[in-house]
Parts: sequence; C-alpha cells; structure tokens
Amino acid sequence: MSAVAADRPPEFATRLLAWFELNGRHDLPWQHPREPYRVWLSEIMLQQTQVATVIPYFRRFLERFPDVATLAAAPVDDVLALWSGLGYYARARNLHRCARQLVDEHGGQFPRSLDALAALPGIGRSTAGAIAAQSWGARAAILDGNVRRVLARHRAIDGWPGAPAVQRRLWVVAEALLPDDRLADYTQALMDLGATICTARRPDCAACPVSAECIARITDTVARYPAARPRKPRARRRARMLLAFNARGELLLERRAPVGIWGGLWCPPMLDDDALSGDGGHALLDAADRIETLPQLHHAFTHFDLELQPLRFTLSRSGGVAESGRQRWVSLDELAALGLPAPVRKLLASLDLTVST
DNA sequence: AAATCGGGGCG
DNA sequence: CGCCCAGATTT
Repeated sequence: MSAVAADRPPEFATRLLAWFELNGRHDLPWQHPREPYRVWLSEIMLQQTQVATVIPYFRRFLERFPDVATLAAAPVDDVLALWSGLGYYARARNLHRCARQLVDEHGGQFPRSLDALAALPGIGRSTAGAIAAQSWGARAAILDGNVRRVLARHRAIDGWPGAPAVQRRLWVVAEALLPDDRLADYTQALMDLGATICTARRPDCAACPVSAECIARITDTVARYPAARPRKPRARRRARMLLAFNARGELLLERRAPVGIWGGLWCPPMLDDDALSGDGGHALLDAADRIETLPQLHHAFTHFDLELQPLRFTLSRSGGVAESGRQRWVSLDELAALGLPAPVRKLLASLDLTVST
C-alpha cells in the first residue's frame, strides 16, 4: 500500500465491505465467474429491470449465447425472442450491435478504457464503470438507481437525481468514496446496500453499516431523499390490433419499425384510431369474412396508456394480402421462437383455447 | 440540460 | 393507480 497515510480514512468503504462479507449477495448468477461478458449482459438486463425478473432471462440467454462471438453471429431475431418479456427492447438491439462491434473493432474483447466502453452501443458511463470495476477491479464509479438513492441520503443531496445538476454532484460523491482496492466487491456491496437496506420505501437504517455518517439519518430526514421525480401527465392512446388468420390457421404478423414501441418485435398489424378515422377502411378488414370483436386490452407504458381493441377474423383468400414487405403468416407453433410483445403473447395464449376447438 | 425512449412488478 | 427498478441516447 501507499506509504502516505490517507487524509480521510476510507470509513465508508471499510464499513460497507465488512457488511458485504456477511450480508451481501454472493450467489447471483453473474458473479460466478465474474467475467466481462457476464457482467455486461447482467448490467444491460438490469437496466430498469429488477434482479428477480432478470435471473431466469440471464440463464436462458447465457445458455443460448455463451460468449460474445456466438451472440454477434446470431440473428437479431433470436436475441429479441429471448428478450421477449423483459421490455425496453432497444436494449436487446443495442446488445446485439455491441457484440458485433466488439468482434469487428475490438477483436472480440471488451476494451479496458472507460471511454472506449462507454462508446459502445447501450453502454453509458455507469454501465462502463460497473463492467470495469466488477470484471477487472478498476477504480471506477457507478451511479445506478440504487447508488443514487444511497448517496443522496448519505450526503443529503436535494433535488431529483435525474436532473443533470444533481447527477453531477452525485458522480462527484461516488468517485470521492471509491476505495483503493477491492473494487469489484465494493461495487457489488453498494448496489446490495441499496437493494436490501437503503430501499426506496422502508429503509432499514438500524441495519445499515454506514448510518452513523449518513446526513439524512442523523437529521432524521431520510424520507426526503432522494427527491421524487417531477410528475408528468400520462397520455392515453387507442389502437386496433388485427388478428388475421388464414385458412391454414396461421396468424399474420409484421415486424415493427426499429424505433417506437415494441421496436423490432413481431406483432399483429395495428391501426391507430387516427389512421383509421380517415377512410375508415383497411385492406385486411375489407377482405375479412367475419370480424369478431375481442375484449379490450389495456397496457401501461412508462409515459402513456395504450388501449388495444383486438379484432379477430379469418381470410379465405390469403393471397395478395400478406407476404409483402415485413408481413408474414406464422403458424401457432412458431410463435414461441419469435420476439413478441408480452401483452400480445398473453392475448394469443388466451386465444389458443378457442383456436384448437 | 432537457426530452425522448417505451416494460414489468410491486404495494 | 403510483412509484421504482443495476439508464442510454438523442435534441
């Protein structure tokens, strides 16, 4: 170690690491072995998604794509299919792009520098820090939702952590608290503290290893931190979903545009109410023999609610209507292998009972 | 710096 | 229903 004594004893890290030994999570699937590919994959999956949800996806994904090269060589459809149900599908497309970029530009290896990592698709400053610290023990900070909450309380930092000015202060604190070694454990410990002790709703300050130096705890203002996100009005949109079956019982699906909701996924054709209000007609609906109106479906996105009206019908003549552009007929057996939005998968599953009769 | 992007789970 | 969750990217 350095011969120079630290001006500031690294009490935060010391206490945190001691707590981690006894109370941290040591059995997460991406910790054994703790290597860059697994750390990266877990970090991307854990963006906006909770640990318990991620674990089964992580296992399936790793089984199908055991390394960067396998992932890079796979069709993006396979990646999206395994991602189906996790949400935020841009993550899956970025993951695939990143794997190909790693193979094409970095010899299939993760670059060591933070800047090079953060330049890769889907990897920002925090994820770059997590990969570097956890894989190689680099002295790099992270700032995810858990850490933002812990630090906002520990230093009683006002303002919504999403605000750039607040975020900048939090990064300064995050880097100032970094220990000189054991960075992989330290990073995991900080996230574990936020996930199990310093939780959003009911923090267990009595069990916290750093409560003695926590400004919010000392001033009994823990509930004030972090400040809540400013609320926005939630929009409401309506659309019709066309469940077109042909004489062979196949379902018409189309690949959605890469941007927008359910980007890149396979989905029955949809009609916005705006689009429909014009001529009131559609080639599929015109060709339908009999249209059955299914129960309406509500789906909540982060920033708007979608009300879906499923319309089910059979086309006796399937020629000319489909197999053009991005559309294709899919047998019900093939559905499992395709990346479908979770609510669509649910809807079709409930439909199978009636289809088979 | 602010806006955009656009799932799922939980109490 | 509201909020949270191991954010990144674009304007």
